[in-house]
Amino acid sequence: MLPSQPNQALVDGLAVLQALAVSERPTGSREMGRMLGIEATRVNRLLRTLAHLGMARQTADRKYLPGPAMHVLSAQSLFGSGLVRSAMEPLARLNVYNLTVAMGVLWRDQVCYLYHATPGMSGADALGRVGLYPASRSGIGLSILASQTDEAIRDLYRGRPVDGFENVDALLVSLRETRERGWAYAMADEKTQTVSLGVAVGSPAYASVAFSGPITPEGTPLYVDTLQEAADAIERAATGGKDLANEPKRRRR
Amino acid sequence: MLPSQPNQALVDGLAVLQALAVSERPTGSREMGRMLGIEATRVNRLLRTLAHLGMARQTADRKYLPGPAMHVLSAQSLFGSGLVRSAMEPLARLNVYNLTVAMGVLWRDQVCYLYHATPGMSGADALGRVGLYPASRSGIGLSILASQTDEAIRDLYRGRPVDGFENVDALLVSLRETRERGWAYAMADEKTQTVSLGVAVGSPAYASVAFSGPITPEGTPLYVDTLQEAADAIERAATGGKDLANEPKRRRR
DNA sequence: GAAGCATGGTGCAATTATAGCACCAATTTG
DNA sequence: CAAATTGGTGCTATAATTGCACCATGCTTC
Repeated sequence: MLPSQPNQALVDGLAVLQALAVSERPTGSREMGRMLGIEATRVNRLLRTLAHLGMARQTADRKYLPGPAMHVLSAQSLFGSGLVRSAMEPLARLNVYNLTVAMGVLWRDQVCYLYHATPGMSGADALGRVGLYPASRSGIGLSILASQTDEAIRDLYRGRPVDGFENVDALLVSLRETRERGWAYAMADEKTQTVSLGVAVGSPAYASVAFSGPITPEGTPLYVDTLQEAADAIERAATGGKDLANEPKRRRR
Repeated sequence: MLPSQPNQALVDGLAVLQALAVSERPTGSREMGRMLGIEATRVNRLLRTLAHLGMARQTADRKYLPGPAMHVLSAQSLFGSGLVRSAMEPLARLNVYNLTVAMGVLWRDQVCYLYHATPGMSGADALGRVGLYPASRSGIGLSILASQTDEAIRDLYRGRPVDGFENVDALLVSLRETRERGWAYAMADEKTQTVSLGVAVGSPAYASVAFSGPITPEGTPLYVDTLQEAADAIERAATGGKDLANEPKRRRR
């Protein structure tokens, strides 16, 4: 996974881009440098490069904002790329159980929803209902986390609490069960007894589909089967029929 | 606009990222290198770096696809960032004239829609109806192009036809009028007499809002005023009250 | 199935682009 | 009006990148 010669400039540049994307207000180089732990001159040059590409633009006081090219990239990536496009149809077919249907990806220790349809909601409406949710409390999150190694999980949560679990070890136990079972179970809300069932898309997982609502143990097998079919359909459509290998064979000398 | 020390790695990396975003099927390093005119080894390392960041992922035959981090970035940028969020409310208020309401940004010589509401369509539905349209045939496109220099326009269209115009010079004449008038007029469809009126957001323009439909000369002033108000409102909300200067003063030694 | 070709990936040494200090010019704060 | 902070740039040591040559694998074509 780690490249032989990673391009640090690109790594930092994308970190700046991401920081820019989530910034609420115009941000200056030095401020962003402090946020990201990168030297200010470097940040300034990266920001200026991004501005030149249209990925950022500048206010009158020379601070930076996301630029038009960023919106183009986003729109193209989100709606033009395979995942969302090929997921729409399988996801729409899940809208038959009076449950919430969701698809999301993992971002750090959070789930980022790409599709989130409450019962009866149309597919078009379900797009763009974006939000972040702690991965450890979500069927989507747990099912994606389960495809990672214990070491990666420990790294991810090192130094911070695991929402919904006592500690990382408790999460790892749950992930081991998830791995064996092939699908994830999360109690999303104790009070309303809202349960979330997640099935990963792809292997290693890069996304996940889930039902959530007042799910009983009796209904679970049917729901899981349905989710699994949808996950397979999405994976097939998104990769153009070419499945991912479980572990792409590394080629080393 | 051109940085003193532009970061070429970031420029190429984002070119690769963009190419990846619009790729229909899994793409290999060499193929992408040929497409972008970048040496294959370099592309391979950029792709591997992107894969390490989760921006790309690999199929079993080691070709590359957009990765989960890309969808996160897109979702955050598109819905989390200022532009779309602050535009939703002003755009929804434009839905009173039985005309199509749109907002878009310029991408190369095309308009990329971020919002596209046919008469009566709800704001939520209007998001994500993304498509590309020749900039020279659209009120949005013309109004954004008008904020660029003649030289930039010539560069943009060098060696390719200008949709809807005889040649670049004819377009430049039209853009000069647009500049003086402060808003753009485009005959989007001769047969149905569909007209598109566009008003730029920001200065220099980074987006534009437009009405389109069977617009008569009598109605035009009212529509233009309404668009201008919306554009101002979006600009104010997106920049957090801090307006962009018409020309950010360059500071050179 | 051998031969040819194309592909993803890596090692290595030359070199080139970058890092960051010191500094400038604005702008804001006290 | 001084002090502090910020965006931005020049300059050079230096560290990161480039791209050739090459390997291993997979896919056609004989």
